[in-house]
Amino acid sequence: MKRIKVSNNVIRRMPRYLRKLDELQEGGTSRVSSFELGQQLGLTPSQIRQDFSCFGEFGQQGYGYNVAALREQIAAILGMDRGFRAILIGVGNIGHALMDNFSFRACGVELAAAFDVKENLIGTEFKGVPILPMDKLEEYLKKNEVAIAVLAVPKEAALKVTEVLTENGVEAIWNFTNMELTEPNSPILVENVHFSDSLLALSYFVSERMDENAAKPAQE
Amino acid sequence: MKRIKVSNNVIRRMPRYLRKLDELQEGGTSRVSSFELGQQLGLTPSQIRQDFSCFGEFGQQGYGYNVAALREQIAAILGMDRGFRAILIGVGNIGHALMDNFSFRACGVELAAAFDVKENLIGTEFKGVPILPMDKLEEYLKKNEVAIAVLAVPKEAALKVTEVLTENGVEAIWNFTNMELTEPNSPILVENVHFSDSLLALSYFVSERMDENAAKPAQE
DNA sequence: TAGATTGTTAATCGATTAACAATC
DNA sequence: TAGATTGTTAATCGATTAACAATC
Repeated sequence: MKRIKVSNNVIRRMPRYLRKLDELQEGGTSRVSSFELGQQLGLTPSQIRQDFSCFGEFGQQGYGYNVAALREQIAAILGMDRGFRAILIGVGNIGHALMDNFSFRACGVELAAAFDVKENLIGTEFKGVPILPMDKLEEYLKKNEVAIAVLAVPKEAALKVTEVLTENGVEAIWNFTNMELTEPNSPILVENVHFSDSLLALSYFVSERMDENAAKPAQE
Repeated sequence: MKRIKVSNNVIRRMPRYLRKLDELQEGGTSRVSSFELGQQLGLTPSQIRQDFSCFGEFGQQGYGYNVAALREQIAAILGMDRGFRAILIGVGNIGHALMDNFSFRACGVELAAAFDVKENLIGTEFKGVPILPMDKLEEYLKKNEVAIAVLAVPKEAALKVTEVLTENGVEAIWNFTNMELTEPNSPILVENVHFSDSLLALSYFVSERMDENAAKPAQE
């Protein structure tokens, strides 16, 4: 697979392509052109072909793309076939919601264990995932190679846990705390899920539209 | 406030500015220059000044920006002072996690009610927010002006609920379901929170880095 | 005042779109 | 084969960065 430098914009579109291809496949579509895909995603055919060409040649002239084959290529690009092991730190509301509703498997990620401090949770398991005591985290990391740590602890605990994760070779943190974890010289990758940023952007768009409507003279 | 067309990139940076300013304010900093802000956020001073200039003139030559004043300006830009009313549809894991952990108030949004079908939840309230029966949703919307609906129902129910929301004048949906709700000609705004897109992007970056490290000859 | 830093205009850079030869 | 659609090169567009006069 080609590995040229790919812009962030392209990478953020790849999961969208994947979702659309999954949907097409479910609907029984086996073939799709960049034109059709563009229509369904609100993108130009040019952009779609440019995006794919960052990684290789997945189509066929005069035919388009085979949905199943393209889907597998994109899955591979995103690392879904690498069997990354993840652990969840913090089985509070969000942590529990992720364990219950979110399919790590569908992203090609194996959720191997969860950690918490709450006595009543420790030793139990949920959907086959054991909940271990927080003070066994370091030991666990030394014994098991963990690619991704899902951080869903209270704000106060976030920095301490981040340190343990960083020191024990975890590659990346999927961060559900509201803390900014990114240290200037830290080697650990961080992907933030900032709910408030998302809601505030929406709030902006609502405000903007209301202002526009207010500015217009009343119709009819 | 100026309302020229502002690019999506700029809008997505505004909540980050807000968070950083809150942090500075908590730390007792009352004044900040675009240079300092840039350093802390990994942006150029130019970009920061350009971003702000989309909305007005908030600084002072030779001084910089007053942290508290700038914070308020940005809050206003994002619509945080408009008192938007929100309702939550679906008090499952994610819905419950949002009610418990997420501060709508901090985003200037009032969570006025929640809706669910589960008999044991209906009639109760959580942190002062009443949980009402789903079949009273339409009636509620006709009586109360709702700006934002937080959609956290199971996939199967998403489209039906979206229809009710759209028909009853809700401005926007904050979408936690994995469904793509955006109809081509729908007047309702949709902001998607796609956990899987976020995790897959992270998975890409981890893969990329592993490939890079594997390509390098072993050091030492 | 002199120094600092803004707001804004101009220059650069990168991303998107268009065009088209290659080819299934 | 003729028609369709890719992959890629060139053109355009928009976003970021640099520069600087204005001014606190």
